Amino acid sequence: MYLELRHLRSLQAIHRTGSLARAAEHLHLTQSALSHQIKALERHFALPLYHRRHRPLRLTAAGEELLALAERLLPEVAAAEQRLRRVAEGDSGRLHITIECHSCFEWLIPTLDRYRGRWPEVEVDIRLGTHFDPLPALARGDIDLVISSDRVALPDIAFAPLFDYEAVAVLARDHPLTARERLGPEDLREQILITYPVAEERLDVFTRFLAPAGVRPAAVRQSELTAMILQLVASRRGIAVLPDWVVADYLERDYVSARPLDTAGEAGEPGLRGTVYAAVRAAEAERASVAGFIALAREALALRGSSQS
Amino acid sequence: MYLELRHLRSLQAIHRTGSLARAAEHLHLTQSALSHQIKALERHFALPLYHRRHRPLRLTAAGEELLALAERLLPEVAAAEQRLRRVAEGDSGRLHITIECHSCFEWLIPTLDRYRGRWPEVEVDIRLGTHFDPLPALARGDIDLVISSDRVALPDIAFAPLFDYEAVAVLARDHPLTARERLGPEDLREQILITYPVAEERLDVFTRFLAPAGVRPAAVRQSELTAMILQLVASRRGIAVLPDWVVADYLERDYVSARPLDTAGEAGEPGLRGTVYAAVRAAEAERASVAGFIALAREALALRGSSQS
DNA sequence: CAAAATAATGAAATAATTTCATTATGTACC
DNA sequence: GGTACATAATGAAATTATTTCATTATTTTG
Repeated sequence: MYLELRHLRSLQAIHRTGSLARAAEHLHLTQSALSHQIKALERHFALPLYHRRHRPLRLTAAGEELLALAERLLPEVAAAEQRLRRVAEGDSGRLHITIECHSCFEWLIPTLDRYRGRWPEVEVDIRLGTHFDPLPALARGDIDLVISSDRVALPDIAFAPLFDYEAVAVLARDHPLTARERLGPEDLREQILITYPVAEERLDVFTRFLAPAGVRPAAVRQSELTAMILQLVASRRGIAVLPDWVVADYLERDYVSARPLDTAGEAGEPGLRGTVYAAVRAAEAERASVAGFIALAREALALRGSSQS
Repeated sequence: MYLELRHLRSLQAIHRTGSLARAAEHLHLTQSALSHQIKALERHFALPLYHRRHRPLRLTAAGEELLALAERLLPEVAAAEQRLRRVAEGDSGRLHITIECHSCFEWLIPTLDRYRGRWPEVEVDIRLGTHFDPLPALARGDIDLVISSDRVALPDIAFAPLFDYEAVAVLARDHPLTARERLGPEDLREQILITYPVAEERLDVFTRFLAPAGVRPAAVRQSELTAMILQLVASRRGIAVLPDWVVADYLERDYVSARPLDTAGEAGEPGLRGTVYAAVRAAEAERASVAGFIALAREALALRGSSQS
């Protein structure tokens, strides 16, 4: 095991240029270095590769064999290096996405469609996993992009804000609480709260609204689908807390009512506001295929905002 | 231009063994060396090849690309090295033969037939060239074996004796000179000498028989074919000097007569004796395909000798 | 959370490649 | 045939690359 691509490149260059000296120039070497290299090769195989009493150097049968190998292999190597260069520039590769935000499908699917058109060489996929922690999985390379609203200080992970939202309480149209302009934690104590099937510590309504006030709702029901949650709300089986833009459509159709929350404990404007981020490995944040996805997502979200208002 | 087979072999070994440490063992390296090597590769391509927070090390998209290259290339390299090893051992390659001895076809053709059976991978060919000097051509690799009776002291050329012969004068059966038991140079002064179409300085009859005595025949005629020369002799158009074994058949059939020559000037037994050699490049003399040819030729010649006597 | 396994790191040692300066060899031209 | 030119080979020294050693950092596993 000794033969290296260097040797094949030399063989090929000597063949192309017809002489050691000219080949050496092409390879950015001295004639001496090439001569030594070829001799070392010959010593290794215990075979002459060139007929030495011939000027222009002529290959032996063994030399022909190696040259043929070079002609077969080197184009493949060059092609692979070319592909790698494209991966390095971020024009190809893989983009496996996980969303923590259950209601994000709405804009994600059309964004992915546009993305596939622009970067056809990137293998995109959505990895749905309620069963694993997305950020560690991102760090270790299981997935490449996480859409999430909790920003954790993690080394090597970069967070790009996608959009801001305000979580609002969603109520049946004739729910007594619609009488109030803004709901506080206490207002939920007697209520049934309907959430996505996610641990409570990962739901803002618990961590930032109820828990600080030491309130627990009367019961918690869970549902995977946004439409189902709203149906439950509309039929007075409970109330939900969802991002404003998720319920916008339903409000317009007068399917349900909504009221902002009163986060008295927090600084700044009242209301349970948050930001949805795209989290990526910092090392890859600059890559065209990654930054490109984020840009497309923002475009899609901006459009949504304008059509909504 | 930096990627080397070494890198591909490493990638493959890491993939096969599942860990740097075990791969390093396989490659007869330390774990540290492999780690450095991979890191240098990543630096070169400005790309991570492995997801580092993953313990059985897992390839990135770029790494997969390179591994695929390795899986494609390395078997080809191994096969080529295998073929080279066979060439080195002399089991394949090329054997281009030139004969200086015009009458050698007789045993050469059947010998080549047997040779092809034994070394089917060797490309054999007879290169007839009255137009080039065989020994320099041999030295420079244009041809691989020369059958010749003049042994020249040349570096890097080895001479293997094939058989001894005695050149005899061939005469028409009723030629007056048949009265003599042995012919001297003077006997040829009035004769027409028929030779192969070769320069006189390369014919023993001139250099070792006539020239030392300062004799020239009355005329010289040339013919390419042995049968033609003998026909001319038989029809009294001249006399020829040929190796004994060439004329043996014709003598047996009483087609012509023959008389030995009297080389009074030379030491040892009388008669214009000589040896036919196989000349090869010294570096290749030991190779099975070369030594094998010589052995087969000697066998063929030994058989001929025995059937003749 | 501790222990075990595995990989990364930096500096020093080793090995390899390359260069320089020169010699040797082959080719072409007279 | 010999001389000039082009080209390749050679050996020692310098440079560069690779490998190792000793150690630390990280991840996985029980």
